[in-house]
Amino acid sequence: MNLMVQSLTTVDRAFAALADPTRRAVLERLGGGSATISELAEPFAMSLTGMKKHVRLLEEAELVTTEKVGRVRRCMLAPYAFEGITTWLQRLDRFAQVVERTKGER
Amino acid sequence: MNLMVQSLTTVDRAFAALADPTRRAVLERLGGGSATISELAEPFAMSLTGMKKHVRLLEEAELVTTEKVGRVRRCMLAPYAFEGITTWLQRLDRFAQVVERTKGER
DNA sequence: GAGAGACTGAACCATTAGGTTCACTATAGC
DNA sequence: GCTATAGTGAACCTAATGGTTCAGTCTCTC
Repeated sequence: MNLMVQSLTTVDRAFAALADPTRRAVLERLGGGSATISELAEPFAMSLTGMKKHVRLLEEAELVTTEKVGRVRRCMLAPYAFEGITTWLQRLDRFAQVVERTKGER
Repeated sequence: MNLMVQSLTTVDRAFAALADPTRRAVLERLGGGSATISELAEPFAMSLTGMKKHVRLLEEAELVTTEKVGRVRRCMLAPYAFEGITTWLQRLDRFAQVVERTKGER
Protein backbone atom coordinates (compact mmCIF):
# COMPACT_ATOMS: atom_id res chain seq x y z
CA MET A 1 0.00 0.00 0.00
CA ASN A 2 0.83 3.66 0.10
CA LEU A 3 2.17 3.95 -3.41
CA MET A 4 1.87 7.72 -3.03
CA VAL A 5 5.35 8.31 -4.34
CA GLN A 6 4.32 11.80 -5.32
CA SER A 7 7.62 13.68 -5.00
CA LEU A 8 7.87 15.07 -1.47
CA THR A 9 7.80 18.84 -1.24
CA THR A 10 10.57 20.79 0.39
CA VAL A 11 8.32 21.44 3.37
CA ASP A 12 7.68 17.70 3.73
CA ARG A 13 11.40 17.06 3.76
CA ALA A 14 12.06 19.90 6.17
CA PHE A 15 9.60 18.60 8.73
CA ALA A 16 10.99 15.09 8.36
CA ALA A 17 14.53 16.42 8.78
CA LEU A 18 13.61 18.35 11.92
CA ALA A 19 12.14 15.26 13.54
CA ASP A 20 15.58 13.95 14.45
CA PRO A 21 17.27 15.46 17.53
CA THR A 22 20.74 14.95 16.11
CA ARG A 23 19.83 16.95 13.03
CA ARG A 24 18.28 19.71 15.11
CA ALA A 25 21.50 19.86 17.12
CA VAL A 26 23.47 20.11 13.89
CA LEU A 27 21.34 23.06 12.83
CA GLU A 28 21.93 24.75 16.18
CA ARG A 29 25.64 24.17 15.78
CA LEU A 30 25.55 25.67 12.29
CA GLY A 31 23.70 28.66 13.69
CA GLY A 32 27.04 29.54 15.27
CA GLY A 33 28.90 29.29 11.98
CA SER A 34 29.90 26.81 9.30
CA ALA A 35 31.49 23.45 10.11
CA THR A 36 32.97 20.38 8.45
CA ILE A 37 31.53 16.87 8.57
CA SER A 38 34.21 15.87 11.07
CA GLU A 39 33.46 18.81 13.30
CA LEU A 40 29.76 18.05 13.22
CA ALA A 41 30.27 14.35 13.93
CA GLU A 42 32.70 14.77 16.82
CA PRO A 43 30.34 15.90 19.62
CA PHE A 44 28.03 12.95 18.90
CA ALA A 45 30.81 10.37 18.79
CA MET A 46 29.28 9.39 15.49
CA SER A 47 30.96 7.99 12.39
CA LEU A 48 31.64 10.39 9.54
CA THR A 49 29.41 8.24 7.37
CA GLY A 50 26.57 8.63 9.83
CA MET A 51 26.91 12.39 9.99
CA LYS A 52 27.25 12.61 6.25
CA LYS A 53 23.84 10.99 5.89
CA HIS A 54 22.27 13.51 8.24
CA VAL A 55 23.84 16.36 6.32
CA ARG A 56 22.56 14.97 3.04
CA LEU A 57 19.00 14.92 4.41
CA LEU A 58 19.38 18.47 5.68
CA GLU A 59 20.59 19.50 2.24
CA GLU A 60 17.69 17.80 0.50
CA ALA A 61 15.37 19.66 2.84
CA GLU A 62 17.16 22.87 1.85
CA LEU A 63 17.94 23.64 5.47
CA VAL A 64 21.69 23.42 4.91
CA THR A 65 24.02 24.11 2.04
CA THR A 66 27.45 22.57 1.60
CA GLU A 67 30.49 23.15 -0.51
CA LYS A 68 33.40 20.79 -0.96
CA VAL A 69 36.67 22.63 -0.66
CA GLY A 70 39.70 20.43 -1.03
CA ARG A 71 39.09 17.25 0.91
CA VAL A 72 36.83 19.03 3.35
CA ARG A 73 33.11 19.65 3.07
CA ARG A 74 32.02 22.94 4.55
CA CYS A 75 28.42 22.95 5.83
CA MET A 76 26.35 26.00 6.63
CA LEU A 77 22.82 27.02 7.46
CA ALA A 78 20.88 27.72 4.30
CA PRO A 79 19.61 31.25 3.86
CA TYR A 80 15.82 31.38 4.19
CA ALA A 81 16.08 27.84 5.56
CA PHE A 82 12.97 27.97 7.70
CA GLU A 83 10.74 30.06 5.51
CA GLY A 84 8.52 27.20 4.37
CA ILE A 85 7.82 25.60 7.71
CA THR A 86 7.49 28.95 9.44
CA THR A 87 4.76 29.88 7.01
CA TRP A 88 2.98 26.57 7.58
CA LEU A 89 3.22 26.96 11.33
CA GLN A 90 2.05 30.55 11.41
CA ARG A 91 -1.12 29.68 9.58
CA LEU A 92 -1.95 26.93 12.07
CA ASP A 93 -0.82 29.04 14.97
CA ARG A 94 -3.48 31.59 14.16
CA PHE A 95 -6.12 28.88 14.56
CA ALA A 96 -4.63 27.70 17.84
CA GLN A 97 -4.84 31.24 19.13
CA VAL A 98 -8.47 31.47 18.11
CA VAL A 99 -9.09 28.32 20.12
CA GLU A 100 -7.47 29.92 23.13
CA ARG A 101 -9.35 33.16 22.75
CA THR A 102 -12.77 31.51 22.50
CA LYS A 103 -12.21 29.23 25.46
CA GLY A 104 -13.81 31.42 28.09
CA GLU A 105 -16.77 32.17 25.88
CA ARG A 106 -19.00 29.25 26.53
CA MET B 1 23.52 2.02 21.67
CA ASN B 2 21.75 5.31 22.20
CA LEU B 3 20.52 4.54 25.68
CA MET B 4 19.63 8.21 25.99
CA VAL B 5 16.18 7.40 27.30
CA GLN B 6 16.09 10.79 28.96
CA SER B 7 12.37 11.59 28.83
CA LEU B 8 11.69 13.39 25.56
CA THR B 9 10.71 17.01 25.92
CA THR B 10 7.44 18.34 24.57
CA VAL B 11 9.36 20.05 21.79
CA ASP B 12 11.00 16.75 20.85
CA ARG B 13 7.62 15.11 20.64
CA ALA B 14 6.13 18.02 18.71
CA PHE B 15 8.80 17.88 16.01
CA ALA B 16 8.45 14.10 15.80
CA ALA B 17 4.68 14.44 15.51
CA LEU B 18 4.95 17.03 12.74
CA ALA B 19 7.16 14.76 10.67
CA ASP B 20 4.21 12.71 9.50
CA PRO B 21 2.11 14.19 6.65
CA THR B 22 -1.05 12.52 7.90
CA ARG B 23 -0.66 14.17 11.28
CA ARG B 24 0.00 17.54 9.72
CA ALA B 25 -3.16 17.11 7.68
CA VAL B 26 -5.06 16.29 10.87
CA LEU B 27 -3.80 19.51 12.42
CA GLU B 28 -4.90 21.48 9.39
CA ARG B 29 -8.30 19.85 9.61
CA LEU B 30 -8.55 20.73 13.29
CA GLY B 31 -7.63 24.29 12.43
CA GLY B 32 -11.12 24.49 10.94
CA GLY B 33 -12.77 23.19 14.12
CA SER B 34 -12.99 20.14 16.34
CA ALA B 35 -13.60 16.65 14.97
CA THR B 36 -14.15 13.06 16.08
CA ILE B 37 -11.79 10.16 15.42
CA SER B 38 -14.15 8.88 12.73
CA GLU B 39 -14.29 12.23 11.01
CA LEU B 40 -10.52 12.49 11.06
CA ALA B 41 -10.02 8.96 9.76
CA GLU B 42 -12.52 9.16 6.92
CA PRO B 43 -10.61 11.31 4.38
CA PHE B 44 -7.56 9.04 4.68
CA ALA B 45 -9.57 5.81 4.31
CA MET B 46 -7.75 4.78 7.44
CA SER B 47 -8.92 2.48 10.24
CA LEU B 48 -10.15 4.17 13.42
CA THR B 49 -7.38 2.38 15.29
CA GLY B 50 -4.80 3.89 12.98
CA MET B 51 -6.15 7.40 13.40
CA LYS B 52 -6.45 6.94 17.13
CA LYS B 53 -2.72 6.27 17.32
CA HIS B 54 -1.95 9.46 15.41
CA VAL B 55 -4.20 11.43 17.73
CA ARG B 56 -2.51 9.95 20.78
CA LEU B 57 0.89 11.09 19.50
CA LEU B 58 -0.49 14.56 18.80
CA GLU B 59 -1.86 14.67 22.34
CA GLU B 60 1.45 13.57 23.85
CA ALA B 61 3.09 16.35 21.89
CA GLU B 62 0.52 18.73 23.33
CA LEU B 63 -0.52 19.83 19.88
CA VAL B 64 -4.05 18.50 20.29
CA THR B 65 -6.42 18.04 23.19
CA THR B 66 -9.27 15.57 23.30
CA GLU B 67 -12.30 14.96 25.40
CA LYS B 68 -14.45 11.87 25.43
CA VAL B 69 -18.09 12.77 25.36
CA GLY B 70 -20.40 9.82 25.30
CA ARG B 71 -19.03 7.25 22.89
CA VAL B 72 -17.36 9.93 20.82
CA ARG B 73 -13.95 11.49 21.28
CA ARG B 74 -13.84 15.14 20.35
CA CYS B 75 -10.39 16.32 19.19
CA MET B 76 -9.28 19.92 18.92
CA LEU B 77 -6.19 21.99 18.33
CA ALA B 78 -4.44 22.69 21.62
CA PRO B 79 -4.18 26.32 22.66
CA TYR B 80 -0.58 27.54 22.44
CA ALA B 81 0.10 24.33 20.51
CA PHE B 82 3.00 25.68 18.49
CA GLU B 83 4.61 27.91 21.03
CA GLY B 84 7.57 25.63 21.75
CA ILE B 85 8.59 24.85 18.21
CA THR B 86 7.94 28.39 17.05
CA THR B 87 10.36 29.64 19.67
CA TRP B 88 12.97 27.10 18.61
CA LEU B 89 12.56 28.01 14.97
CA GLN B 90 12.68 31.74 15.50
CA ARG B 91 16.02 31.49 17.24
CA LEU B 92 17.51 29.52 14.36
CA ASP B 93 15.78 31.67 11.80
CA ARG B 94 17.66 34.69 13.07
CA PHE B 95 20.93 32.92 12.29
CA ALA B 96 19.74 31.90 8.84
CA GLN B 97 18.92 35.52 8.13
CA VAL B 98 22.36 36.58 9.26
CA VAL B 99 23.78 34.09 6.77
CA GLU B 100 21.70 35.65 4.05
CA ARG B 101 22.63 39.20 5.01
CA THR B 102 26.37 38.54 5.03
CA LYS B 103 26.39 36.71 1.72
CA GLY B 104 27.26 39.67 -0.45
CA GLU B 105 29.93 40.85 1.94
CA ARG B 106 32.88 38.81 0.91
C1' DG C 1 -32.82 -4.92 26.59
C1' DA C 2 -30.93 -5.60 22.10
C1' DG C 3 -28.50 -4.14 18.28
C1' DA C 4 -25.72 -0.77 16.11
C1' DG C 5 -22.06 2.60 16.34
C1' DA C 6 -17.62 4.70 18.10
C1' DC C 7 -13.86 3.88 20.04
C1' DT C 8 -10.01 1.15 22.23
C1' DG C 9 -6.11 -2.14 23.11
C1' DA C 10 -3.34 -6.10 21.99
C1' DA C 11 -0.93 -8.41 18.67
C1' DC C 12 1.06 -8.51 14.49
C1' DC C 13 3.45 -7.05 10.07
C1' DA C 14 6.23 -4.43 6.47
C1' DT C 15 8.89 -0.50 5.62
C1' DT C 16 11.74 3.17 6.91
C1' DA C 17 15.40 5.34 9.63
C1' DG C 18 19.50 5.78 12.11
C1' DG C 19 23.32 3.84 12.68
C1' DT C 20 27.50 0.79 11.73
C1' DT C 21 31.71 -1.28 9.14
C1' DC C 22 34.56 -1.83 5.20
C1' DA C 23 36.71 -0.64 1.06
C1' DC C 24 37.80 3.20 -1.74
C1' DT C 25 38.95 7.98 -3.62
C1' DA C 26 40.97 12.27 -3.36
C1' DT C 27 43.58 15.83 -1.15
C1' DA C 28 47.40 17.73 2.02
C1' DG C 29 51.86 18.03 3.63
C1' DC C 30 56.28 16.51 4.41
C1' DG D 1 56.25 10.00 -3.99
C1' DC D 2 54.32 8.41 0.60
C1' DT D 3 51.46 8.61 4.30
C1' DA D 4 47.94 10.45 6.89
C1' DT D 5 43.43 12.73 6.67
C1' DA D 6 38.49 13.76 5.16
C1' DG D 7 35.07 12.30 3.05
C1' DT D 8 32.20 8.86 0.35
C1' DG D 9 29.23 4.81 -1.07
C1' DA D 10 27.62 0.11 -0.66
C1' DA D 11 25.97 -3.27 2.22
C1' DC D 12 24.22 -4.51 6.31
C1' DC D 13 21.74 -4.53 10.97
C1' DT D 14 18.19 -3.21 14.49
C1' DA D 15 14.70 -0.57 16.39
C1' DA D 16 11.01 2.42 15.60
C1' DT D 17 6.92 3.74 12.75
C1' DG D 18 2.73 3.49 10.45
C1' DG D 19 -0.35 0.69 9.45
C1' DT D 20 -3.58 -3.50 9.91
C1' DT D 21 -7.08 -6.99 12.04
C1' DC D 22 -9.59 -8.87 15.78
C1' DA D 23 -11.83 -8.93 19.95
C1' DG D 24 -13.52 -6.38 23.17
C1' DT D 25 -16.10 -2.14 25.99
C1' DC D 26 -19.22 1.43 26.42
C1' DT D 27 -23.09 4.31 24.94
C1' DC D 28 -26.98 5.47 22.05
C1' DT D 29 -31.50 4.59 20.31
C1' DC D 30 -35.50 2.09 19.47
